[in-house]
Amino acid sequence: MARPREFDEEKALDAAMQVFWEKGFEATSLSDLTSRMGIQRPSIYSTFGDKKGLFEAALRKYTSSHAAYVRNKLHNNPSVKEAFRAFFENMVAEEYGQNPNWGCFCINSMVELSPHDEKFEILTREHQMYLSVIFQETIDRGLRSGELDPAIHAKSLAQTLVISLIGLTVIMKSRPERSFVDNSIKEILTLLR
Amino acid sequence: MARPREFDEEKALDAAMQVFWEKGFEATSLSDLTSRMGIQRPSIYSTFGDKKGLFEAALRKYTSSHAAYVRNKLHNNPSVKEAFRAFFENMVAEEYGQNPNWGCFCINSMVELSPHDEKFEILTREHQMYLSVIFQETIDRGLRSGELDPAIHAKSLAQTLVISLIGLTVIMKSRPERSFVDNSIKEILTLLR
DNA sequence: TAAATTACATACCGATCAGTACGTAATTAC
DNA sequence: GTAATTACGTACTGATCGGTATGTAATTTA
Repeated sequence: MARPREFDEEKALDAAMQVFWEKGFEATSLSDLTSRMGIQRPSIYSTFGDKKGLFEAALRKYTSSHAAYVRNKLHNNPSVKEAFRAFFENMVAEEYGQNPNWGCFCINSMVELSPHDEKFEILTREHQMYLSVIFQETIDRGLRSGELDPAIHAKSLAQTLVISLIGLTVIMKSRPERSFVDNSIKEILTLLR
Repeated sequence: MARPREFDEEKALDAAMQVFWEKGFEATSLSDLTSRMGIQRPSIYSTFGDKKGLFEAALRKYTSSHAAYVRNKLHNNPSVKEAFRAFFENMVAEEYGQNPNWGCFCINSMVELSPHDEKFEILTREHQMYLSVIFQETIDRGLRSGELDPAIHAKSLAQTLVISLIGLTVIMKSRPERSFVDNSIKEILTLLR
């Protein structure tokens, strides 16, 4: 390596992730990216390939950190029911708070790109599958400890909770009355009987 | 009116709806639209305003026909449990069939546009609210007939089913194993006890 | 110090974007 | 028949798109 990079690759990727997360792939221009990443066009292309390569790198960064966040949230609570309740309620509170975020980057990408690009179909699918595994591990823990009804089918329930998570995340983009999502969460949590 | 239109406005709008449904707003170009609608650029602008106006007209056409479809599906089945089961299973079967469609145009728009455009935030929200009313009416029917457990809270359950519908529709964009959605539907339908 | 290598910034590329000016064709009103 | 009005097709606009050629600065190797 001759001349060293002057910019922090991780910081630049993080900035790109935020832009793509907020605006999506198509609506984000190279000018948006250069200004927010603080680097010039050729630096993007030499480091990340092309626009789609940068998007993929940003999405991978998101999914790995999101998975770690979810795993942590669920594992660090001794009560399984309480863990899921806190997880869902916290998600809603953040979205209805003063600094609403942009939903889930992976879900946005699933809707925008997966039907048209197999690479993203696989990438987004695998993240959802991974989330369902985390959910299932948590449910299994509740079954072993006796907190949950042994009649529960851990895998099916975990998959259902992933689908509920997606549904909640998406409908909040239209900002329905908060009671709508609150009611639904209560209803969904009854499955953790 | 002097010279009459040579093209069928409804047919043209229908074609526009299909393109937007398939590709989304940003990824659809005016050239895509003119070629699929079979008319020239100035005809689009004189009839529908601009690109976003055409998109809005297409989305409104979609939501009204989709609402009618859902209402019909649920009202025409004497059994409420069976109506919802058939509704969800049919949706999955269509998506996994030989001619997969493009999910739900309204959900796509909710993800792509609602966070950035209040007009579409309202439009998509109202459609989801309308769906939840249709669901609730159906559940109420089951409560009156005695088919459903009187302990059911119709409104909350209806809202939960809307969220499940959204989650199922979105996750199918990543084409998970069919068992994933099949398991979830079984689990969700247990709420209709 | 010289050669090789990598990074940087500027300035550009052809292509395509959404949107429109304009001339001509068709129809109505009188 | 003539004027007015609306629709259509062509061809164009300036702006922006994603991507790159090129020249120069910085660093390593020898």
